[in-house]
Amino acid sequence: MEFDSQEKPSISAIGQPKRSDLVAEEIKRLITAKNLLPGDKLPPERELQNMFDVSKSTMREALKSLEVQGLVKVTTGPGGGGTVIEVSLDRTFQLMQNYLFFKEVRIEDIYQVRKLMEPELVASAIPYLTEVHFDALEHNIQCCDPMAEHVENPLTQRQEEMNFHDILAAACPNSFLRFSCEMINQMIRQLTVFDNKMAPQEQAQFGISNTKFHRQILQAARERDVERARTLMSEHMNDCMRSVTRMHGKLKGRLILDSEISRRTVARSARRAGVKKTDT
Amino acid sequence: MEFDSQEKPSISAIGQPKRSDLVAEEIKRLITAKNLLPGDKLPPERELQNMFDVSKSTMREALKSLEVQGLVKVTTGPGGGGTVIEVSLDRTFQLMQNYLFFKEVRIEDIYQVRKLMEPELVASAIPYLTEVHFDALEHNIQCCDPMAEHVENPLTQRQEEMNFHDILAAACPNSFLRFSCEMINQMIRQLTVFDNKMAPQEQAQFGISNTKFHRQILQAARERDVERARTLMSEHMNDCMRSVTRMHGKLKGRLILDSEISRRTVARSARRAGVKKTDT
DNA sequence: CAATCCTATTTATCATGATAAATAGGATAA
DNA sequence: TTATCCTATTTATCATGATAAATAGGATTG
Repeated sequence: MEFDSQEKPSISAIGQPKRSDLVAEEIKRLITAKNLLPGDKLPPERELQNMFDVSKSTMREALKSLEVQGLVKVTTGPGGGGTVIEVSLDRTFQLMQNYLFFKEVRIEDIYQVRKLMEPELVASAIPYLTEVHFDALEHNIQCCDPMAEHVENPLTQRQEEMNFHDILAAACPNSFLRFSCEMINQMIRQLTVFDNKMAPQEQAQFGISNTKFHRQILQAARERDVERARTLMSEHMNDCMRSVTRMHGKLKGRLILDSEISRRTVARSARRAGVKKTDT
Repeated sequence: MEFDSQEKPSISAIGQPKRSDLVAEEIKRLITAKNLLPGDKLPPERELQNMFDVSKSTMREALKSLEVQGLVKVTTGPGGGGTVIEVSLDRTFQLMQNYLFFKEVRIEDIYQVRKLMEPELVASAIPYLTEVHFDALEHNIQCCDPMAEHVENPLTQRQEEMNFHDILAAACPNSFLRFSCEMINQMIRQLTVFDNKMAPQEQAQFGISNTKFHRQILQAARERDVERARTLMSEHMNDCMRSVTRMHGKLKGRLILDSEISRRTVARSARRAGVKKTDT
């Protein structure tokens, strides 16, 4: 049995990639090579099996991989099978949360970054704001106004306030800055739900202050006064940070589950108001 | 057959989640509920099948999902099966790239954000820099110095220069700021490889300028002069942006494949120098 | 003791096929 | 025409089992 040395165990000992992963990669290559766009269909399962010469189960795992990555949606029925879809922000957020799950992220940490981004965001968004945006912002402010009689759940109000920032983000021409801010907004929304330790009175105070800032920012935006908007946003962030630090919220501690992602009313309400992303 | 109305098609017509996804979620809940840490093992496949009362294939797809999300590693052999692992930065980066694949991200867009973050990063890192960091930074500068005789491939040099910033990031106590900067560094590294349209002469000029800035920043860091470091970094970023804008790099256009992620020599070289992350 | 071999465990992949469920599109009925 | 039903297509899930490959740990050997 000295022939054993003929084998190739040490070569693959580095840990060879799985067939299903290789196939998933191949399909990714196909997507880029054939320039498939969201909505375009992949061949049906059976064909893919033949195409890559793998068994049904391996093919299914490959498709599962693409599905989990948010790149492909699989449907049943005639004309079913894999369809290329645009990776959603929510899915990306969720996957990022998986990473941050193992880190110690405090709300102050997020705000240290947010303080840098939001002023820049509003500054770059202002030239692209239209009446539609102004209406949406105006409407949002009225929804959030704690002075109005419809005093809702303060947590709902906090959530709604974030929409103000998402509406602004939607108008930002820099897709990466927009993405970063949207991500942060979503994180804060999450924290607001799960880790809010504010006293009711503080909540009210916080709401009043936010509304005031939002009004001023909207005013500056209407006047296309970029620098004033930037300054106001900066103050707004500092103010938020002061209030919010008292929550001592930490993101750490739980994985975000798929079923919870629907919590995101933000983008929807902005879209309802007819707000479209400003794309370059 | 009027009993058909008894069925529940419209309820599930919203699109019911797949069994494998539900199982994957359940396992996530298990991980949080039982507070499983990286290294802890899941029960073997067979047991999981029984535990959730699903077939082998469904269970495999569930595990695949967790594997793709980077939360679980599956090994063969005795004591094999699923192991909880900490989601890696690379995996997260890759998943984020999937999102940005469908956006139009220009290198200028990234720099608009980077300009905000890096000065803050170096400022917050400085109090936590140790001799180990200084050595690593020093070593990195020498590696990159285009004045030295070992004139390497300019692209390799660009890549190596990014390590300077990763070393700084490693010392930042704010895990979210660190994460954001590491992400940006990785994106730039990627762009440097795939979209570099700089003339050799420009490359050289760029290298000299970078080295100069890095030296000055290191000097300021050694002297714990936070504000000077911040200013220098800001200038450095502006300088980079000017040079780099000429590349007209766009991130859009290709999905990042798993097999390409190994390109990340950065963290490794920092780790080699004994640099550990500054955790809160 | 150290190096090597053996073996039991466990996943990876393949093969095959059956039933259930979703659905697009055509056929049919009001 | 419109609403309903039917059917063929295609995935979802289950069931079962076989072979291959990796490997931890014990047994054997030098």
